[in-house]
Amino acid sequence: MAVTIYDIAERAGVSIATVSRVLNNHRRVADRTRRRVLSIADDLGYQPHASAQSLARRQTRLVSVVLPMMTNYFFVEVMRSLQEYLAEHEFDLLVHASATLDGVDAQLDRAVQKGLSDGILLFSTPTTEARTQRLRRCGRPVVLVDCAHPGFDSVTTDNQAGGYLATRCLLDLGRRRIALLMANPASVPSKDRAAGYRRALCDAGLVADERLIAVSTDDAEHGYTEYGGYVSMQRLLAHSDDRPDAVFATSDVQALGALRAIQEHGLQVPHDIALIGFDDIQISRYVGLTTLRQPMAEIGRQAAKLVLQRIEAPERPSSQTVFAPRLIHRSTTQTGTTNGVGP
Amino acid sequence: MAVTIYDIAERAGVSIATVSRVLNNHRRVADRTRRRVLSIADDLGYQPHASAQSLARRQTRLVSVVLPMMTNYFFVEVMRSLQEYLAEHEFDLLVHASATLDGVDAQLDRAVQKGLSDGILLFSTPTTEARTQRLRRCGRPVVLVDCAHPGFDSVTTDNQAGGYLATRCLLDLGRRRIALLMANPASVPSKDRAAGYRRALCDAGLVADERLIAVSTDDAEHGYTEYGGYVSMQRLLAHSDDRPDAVFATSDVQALGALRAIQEHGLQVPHDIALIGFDDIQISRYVGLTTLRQPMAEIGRQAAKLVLQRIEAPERPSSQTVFAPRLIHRSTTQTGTTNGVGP
DNA sequence: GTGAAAGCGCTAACAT
DNA sequence: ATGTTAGCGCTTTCAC
Repeated sequence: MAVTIYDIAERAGVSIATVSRVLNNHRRVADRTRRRVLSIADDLGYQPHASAQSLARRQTRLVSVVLPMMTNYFFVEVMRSLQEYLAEHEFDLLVHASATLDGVDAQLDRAVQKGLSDGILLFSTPTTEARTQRLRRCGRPVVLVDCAHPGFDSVTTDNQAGGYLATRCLLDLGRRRIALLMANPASVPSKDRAAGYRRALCDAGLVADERLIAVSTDDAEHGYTEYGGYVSMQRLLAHSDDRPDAVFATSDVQALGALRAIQEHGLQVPHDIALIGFDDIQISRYVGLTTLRQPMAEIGRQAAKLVLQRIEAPERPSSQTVFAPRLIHRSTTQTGTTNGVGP
Repeated sequence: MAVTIYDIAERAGVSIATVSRVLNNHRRVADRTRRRVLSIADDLGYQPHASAQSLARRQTRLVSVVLPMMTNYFFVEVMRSLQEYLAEHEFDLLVHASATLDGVDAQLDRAVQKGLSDGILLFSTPTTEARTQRLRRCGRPVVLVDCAHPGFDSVTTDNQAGGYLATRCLLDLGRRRIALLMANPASVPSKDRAAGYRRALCDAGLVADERLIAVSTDDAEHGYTEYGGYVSMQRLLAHSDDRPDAVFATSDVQALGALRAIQEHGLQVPHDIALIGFDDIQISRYVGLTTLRQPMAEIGRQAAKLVLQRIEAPERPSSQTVFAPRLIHRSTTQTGTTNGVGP
């Protein structure tokens, strides 16, 4: 069996209570005793038993993140900074990923298990009544990331503003037939970005042409896929008489698919069709894709900060953090720029 | 306080032992009792307390993965399939990532904490004596992924074979001045891939020209970076009199950087310089990069299977699983192929 | 400053 | 078939 505080107590000739006090840095321990206990613990290679500590302290120092589609640069990058912040504060990260949206509920079920983690980070999942009920009932701090719901902490990007900026940029280029490539209808970020698109058109005195709006038919990853964008774009290019002169895709991967379709049609980007994506994933820099960058590191950090705060003080009023996306100009909107040298 | 088996026991008029038996599906419980307990548990919305169960059962049903650089498509993809397999078996995944190699040891320290997880997956980390000592001493199942050490289970790709195939392919293209872009010297996979490169040259009756071998000067991500590849390639292209006619990079990201450098020099790929990477990350398909695909899903699945097996039967002899990489031909080695339509 | 003892919520002998 | 009881390894009153 591994070494416990009983072993240390015995060797040091003190009670386990004293050992525990020393190990937890309580004041009111004789300096001499403290040193002896510490030295013995070190000799024995003592390690506290995580489960036992969790049970006694009623906290696990674990945080769960529940997310659909793990294979997504945006999520990975957010998780990276998240975990970094958590580690700095001696918390560990539990990952419950799934491939489908139904899968999310299964993963959520696991994550809300009593005594497993101290807080939950739910990524990019439509906040249905059923889900929020379950989140509330689990009685633990919850922070929503890339989605929102009143009464929960959340950290998001201003998707509507992003959609607006993208469309505005294309309008400034003189484009008037601006297509919109949306993800699945269920995806909230996609809808918000679309709303920004419509608003920008409206502000410019234009009205959205519904024939220029395509919804991803790919069920995988909520429609945020290369293939989804490819198919959507092909559909838009089918009637060569009234094709778009610009495209705003609600994600970079979709934009990449659109780019492929455009090139296959022998059209030039940005000359014939200008293109803007959303996210600023790694590939985009190489491809030279103009896009709206989401501040992923900040999002992760803020989300982590919020759960930890709420674990400390559960009753704080909930807060919504909204980050502004930033337009990154690259070669799919301006000529004369080489790929791969953008910011 | 949350509902415990005591609450259920009281309501059902039985002892906690019986409740526990029912909940754990022990036979030898009256069907009537079983149903009553189950129904009450359901009414009360009972959830077992994870920490308490872990302490009593001496197992957490958690598996730790320790990895350098989380932001890496290869790792993420492996983790995805890993976590999928674990979830199927009711295990959860703890992620201990770090940015630097020193960071790995810190994360390892956390992961080996007693009573935290039932097994450890160590990714892509040089197996120094100090590390293997610590892994052994933690007395828990350990599986090495993308690295190996006798006495531990491991699952890897045959890197040397990959390097051989890549170089062989370039030789078959008629290239003779084949450059090699390595990652940091400390990276074992990179060295193994380089060994395959040398062997292929040797088998072809050629001898490696050391001036055509560049080592990544980028410390980040063990040198597996776009920038590292870019700088290495620039160095090789500096003397235009004896420049290479082909390049094998030990990773796709490095190859991407090399591609950028080549293009900036006004050279044509593959006409002037053919290029092969390693990994087959997502971008590669879009860019049309020829590469050696690692079977990431299989790697993750196998690694997960191995830990779980060893958690069940700790004394099984250790095994090494080696997957063969597969050469994916795309446009950086053959003309007439459009980007983005490769396999 | 230190010790005794009562949990934390659950499992698993051992009884009956 | 069910109950009693002793842990699992630690924290934390409450005494002294």
